[in-house]
Amino acid sequence: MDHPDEQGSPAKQGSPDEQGSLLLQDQLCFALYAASRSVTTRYRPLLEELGLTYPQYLVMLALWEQDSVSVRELGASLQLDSSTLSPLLKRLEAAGLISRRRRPDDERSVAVTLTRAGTELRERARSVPLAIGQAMGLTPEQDATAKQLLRLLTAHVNAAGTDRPGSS
Amino acid sequence: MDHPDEQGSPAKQGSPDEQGSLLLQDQLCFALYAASRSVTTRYRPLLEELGLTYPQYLVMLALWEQDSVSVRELGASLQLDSSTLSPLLKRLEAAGLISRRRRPDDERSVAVTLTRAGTELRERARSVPLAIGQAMGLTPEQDATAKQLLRLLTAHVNAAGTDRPGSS
DNA sequence: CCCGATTCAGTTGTGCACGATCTAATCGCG
DNA sequence: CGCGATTAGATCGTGCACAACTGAATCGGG
Repeated sequence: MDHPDEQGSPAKQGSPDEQGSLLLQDQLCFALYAASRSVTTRYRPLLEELGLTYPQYLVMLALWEQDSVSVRELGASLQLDSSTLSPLLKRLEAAGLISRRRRPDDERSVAVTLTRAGTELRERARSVPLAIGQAMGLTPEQDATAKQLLRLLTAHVNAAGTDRPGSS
Repeated sequence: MDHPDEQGSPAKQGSPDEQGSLLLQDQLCFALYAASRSVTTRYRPLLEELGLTYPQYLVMLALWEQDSVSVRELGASLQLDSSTLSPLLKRLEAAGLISRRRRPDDERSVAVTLTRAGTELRERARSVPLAIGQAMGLTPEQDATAKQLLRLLTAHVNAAGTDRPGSS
């Protein structure tokens, strides 16, 4: 029976409170940064077969969930702003997966819509999450715990960064 | 707002339905990606006072831990390769924080060394991890759990990616 | 009806990431 | 000793991220 200890916990004695440490390996931020890059690298060959990059894949996930949304709504889902999304969407449009047109009722807004090819790509993408899940090798409980902690962390960090105006 | 089964399904084993889901919010990879960007964004204003970007800060952490290492060794610590580190180090050198010179005993290798300014910057950086730790708002237990899970995940993913299927 | 403020998407500039490729130095084996 | 293989670092091209800015469309108050 495997224990999640295979990386080994090399007895970090002497540092009960790592919060103020300047050691690279003590930093949660570095674990996060390294994990995120590892995962996107692992996705790369799978997504290459679909002609997508990793952020493009996330955009497609959002569109498969809800089609015909504005750039702004996409940005809210993915926590990205237009300066990242605009060129990305332009590439997806060039690839024939989406189309963009101004909303008749509000010309400021651009509706992002799946093309037939974009809709059909979903079937080919179905196997991707499972393959990644297996590569991650976490138990369902660990997976759920990780997601929960990451969401909690993100919520806290965003709340701290989005300094509430009006209350001091 | 209609958000489907987020944590409503108690059946975790037996039917890992979430593992094969294409819903954005079910994806651990997205939680990871969003958390990582949130954290670096939170770091930005703090590091700006030190004249560092987030990856530059990680390089400095590594150097404060062990000075005078090769580009390759830095890359091993940070899991970055020379195509990322070379320009980054060039900017740190231009900022006067490090110096680079070829090793006399092996002219292929470049020793990265802290300058006086680079060494002294450490004191100004001492308060950064604690400030971030507070913004993350995790208990020490949650922090430790998150680090453990992220390291485990990274190890698995890297092992799966490095895996050369020498089928014979 | 006009004008200032706001909203939305896009553009620009800087700095990562990373695959592919290059060059030079070093190693290894006959 | 010679020469192919390996290693270290740098360079190039593509594609994110994100701050700062532009410009058009819309809204709101007088």
